[in-house]
Amino acid sequence: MQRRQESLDAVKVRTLPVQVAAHLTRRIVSGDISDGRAPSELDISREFGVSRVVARETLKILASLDIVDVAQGRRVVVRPRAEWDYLSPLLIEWLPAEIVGELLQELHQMRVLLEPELAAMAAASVTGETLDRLRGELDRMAALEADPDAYLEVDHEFHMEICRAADNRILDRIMYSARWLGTASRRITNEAPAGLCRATAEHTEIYEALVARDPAAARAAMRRHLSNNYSTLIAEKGKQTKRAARRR
Amino acid sequence: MQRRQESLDAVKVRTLPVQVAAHLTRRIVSGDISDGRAPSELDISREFGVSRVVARETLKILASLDIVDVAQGRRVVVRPRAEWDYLSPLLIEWLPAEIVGELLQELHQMRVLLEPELAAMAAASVTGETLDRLRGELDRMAALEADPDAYLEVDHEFHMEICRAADNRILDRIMYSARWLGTASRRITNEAPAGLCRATAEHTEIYEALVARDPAAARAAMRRHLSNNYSTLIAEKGKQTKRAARRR
DNA sequence: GGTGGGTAACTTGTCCTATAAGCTGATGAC
DNA sequence: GTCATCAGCTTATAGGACAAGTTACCCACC
Repeated sequence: MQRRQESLDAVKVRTLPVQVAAHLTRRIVSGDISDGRAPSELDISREFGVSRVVARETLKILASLDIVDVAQGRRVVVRPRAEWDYLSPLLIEWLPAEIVGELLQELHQMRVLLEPELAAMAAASVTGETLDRLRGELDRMAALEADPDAYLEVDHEFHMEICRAADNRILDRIMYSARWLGTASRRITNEAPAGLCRATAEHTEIYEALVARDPAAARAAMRRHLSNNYSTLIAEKGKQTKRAARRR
Repeated sequence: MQRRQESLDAVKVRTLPVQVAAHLTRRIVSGDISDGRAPSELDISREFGVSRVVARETLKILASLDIVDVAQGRRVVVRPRAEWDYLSPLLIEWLPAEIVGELLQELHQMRVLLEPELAAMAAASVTGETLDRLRGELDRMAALEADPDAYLEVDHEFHMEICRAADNRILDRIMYSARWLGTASRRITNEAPAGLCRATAEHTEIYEALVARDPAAARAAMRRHLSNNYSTLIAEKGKQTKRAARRR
């Protein structure tokens, strides 16, 4: 499941309402639109030169992300940022790199809590079919180490496959909503993520623990993998910061 | 944060697109609408006697819940149920009781993984203000044991307060999306949840561990609380099933 | 007979113009 | 000072039109 072509979506031109929503969100984040003074349908329509239908759908999108509150008769109001839907890849895409960096760390914290247990649960009940698919993804990753974007996509699929084996729609959905991780970390580190080779080795360890149906080993392997992932991210961020500092 | 009046929302008449989306979702779940044969905007407009604007927003809602895929020029297609957004309270509300029952168990599993750690994190960094609010919620819960609906709302607020203390927007959002738990469990057990008195005692234990800033104790207290919660839910479900069986 | 291009039919995307329904705040009567 | 009323804003819904994209069929050509 969860196999939408994110790569295609990234290329495809978004619809007008999405573009306008992105623009407005950025303005809200930058402080350009003051709290509680969001534009109405007509305002949006006039300002962006779009029809009222488009303005309307724009507000619907912003409302669905809990960025604004919309109700008949009342003015649109901007909601506190703490309440926005940070699980939505759409919103993440519109946020500035610094906030995405923070969110990446918080996302990592969430994964550390969930994924080792998911791996353990999967080890207890994994099927041969799942193991076959995981094997295939391992091979594909090994072949894709030169293409980080494609690699990260298979990487995510590998983790999702394990999550699916735990047979829990809530957890599945949570992990699925973390699919912006790859794109976001590339946006932060701004270069090919290091250590893809090491990652493949770690994935293999997890896979072998699953083959052995050893929950404790799976949990430990996943924990190691996440911990290394995080160190790499932090290191990359550090390098980037240093480079930015040197440029100054 | 996350303080919308869910109780009011439940009373308020939903907009036309939401009503139509609920209807269509139920028909998809019941198998009335076969896979890959979802109605188009015009179909919806004709069948329900609504304008195309409403039909359009209906499809937008279904698409945002990952129930269908919508794209220009292509027919609307129903997505596999495993990919639907089960974190959305809206979708939960439209699903039949049996599926909600399953989801409740899966939600519980998620909470067991996250909440004890959240409590431990909170114990390490909790502020006096948060403790004051928790104290207030404890008092309110004690006073509301006769009104399960109001009680469950404060209950959720108590858990959210602890989650907030962990200062992680991703985890906060995940726990927030579990806000349908109260309503759903009432729908399943179909009566006043038992053991509200015991729940208050358990909440107090958690609170005291936070006051003592003792992560291990907080984790243990939360774990106990969740475990008891679950037993109650299962017991209630059992009673209900038995009653249904007796009626036959 | 198979291949290819082209077109017709259907879909969603966007625009325009109305009207209904709901909220807010100011005005004015009491 | 209090409360009802209403004007002026907002969103909700309706209907009709055209643009743009996709699919599938059909026909000409090889």
